[in-house]
Amino acid sequence: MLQDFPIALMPELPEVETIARQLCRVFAHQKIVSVLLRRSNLRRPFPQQMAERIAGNRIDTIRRRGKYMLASLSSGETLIIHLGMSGIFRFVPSNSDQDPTFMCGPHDHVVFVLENTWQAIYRDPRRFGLMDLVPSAEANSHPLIASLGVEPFSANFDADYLAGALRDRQGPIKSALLDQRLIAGLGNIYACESLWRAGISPRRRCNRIAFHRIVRLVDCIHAVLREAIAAGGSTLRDHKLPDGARGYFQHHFQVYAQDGKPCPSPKCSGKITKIVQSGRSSFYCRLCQR
DNA sequence: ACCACTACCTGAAGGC
DNA sequence: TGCCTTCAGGTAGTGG
Repeated sequence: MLQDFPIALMPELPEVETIARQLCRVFAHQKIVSVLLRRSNLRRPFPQQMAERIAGNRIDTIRRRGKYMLASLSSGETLIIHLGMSGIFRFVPSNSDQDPTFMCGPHDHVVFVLENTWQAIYRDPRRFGLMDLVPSAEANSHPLIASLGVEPFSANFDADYLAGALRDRQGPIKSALLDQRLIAGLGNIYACESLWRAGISPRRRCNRIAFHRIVRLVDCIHAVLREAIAAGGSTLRDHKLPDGARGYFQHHFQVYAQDGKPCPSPKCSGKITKIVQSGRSSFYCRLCQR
């Protein structure tokens, strides 16, 4: 049972979007009967008093902002959730006769017991995830949220915006794409994939990219994210129950973690190379990414 | 202001 | 078989 749900995933925008939709399906308009904490902190403190403020409320909506999920509660407060590296929710049937933590493993930190016979268990082995509870009116000004840059699918994210953001930066484009203050939601995987599609080297200095290539990059970021969300969405449609048992996000990455393999571009004879930038792996083709 | 590096954390994978 | 090292990565903090 425990091995039936995905453990390893790296939640970037498409994954968080998919999980938010999935959570919304199960949580929406359900009363949260109780919240059980199995430890008092994730990346940040998760005090018992916060669990008690969540319990007894309905979740009205769950929206995504960058890699964060914002669940608005009927109490007028909003639960901010970040999945970090390894955060995942799974749903198990709730049995009122037994201890709600019966199904929990060693890294299952938070259990949301719902009115509708399900419980949502938050698991996060590496504990890079976090949750915080704030008045809904203050959610957008929460320090974690307020510092986020534009949403990739908002009208504000276009070539003019990106060109303006890159103009004053000397560092490599790859690091800029990971900067959540510029664009909210891109992570290492989709940054690599977007740059490959756009034919731009991850090492290229931000202020040395011609405008027409920035136009292309914006298009590629849109396409990569849209396809990834569609892949997650199709997984969602296959689910009869939101138990997470089916494979998640089975993407075929073109470059991410493909070092040593031939460049997938039919016109290119290069191979995928791995380099380290700002302490993070980048995968790219030296021949067709310039 | 910008940029790079490191700590945080644990499981998986590879080396010997 | 088993121990050890390395690596993965989002974010915050530090120091150049």
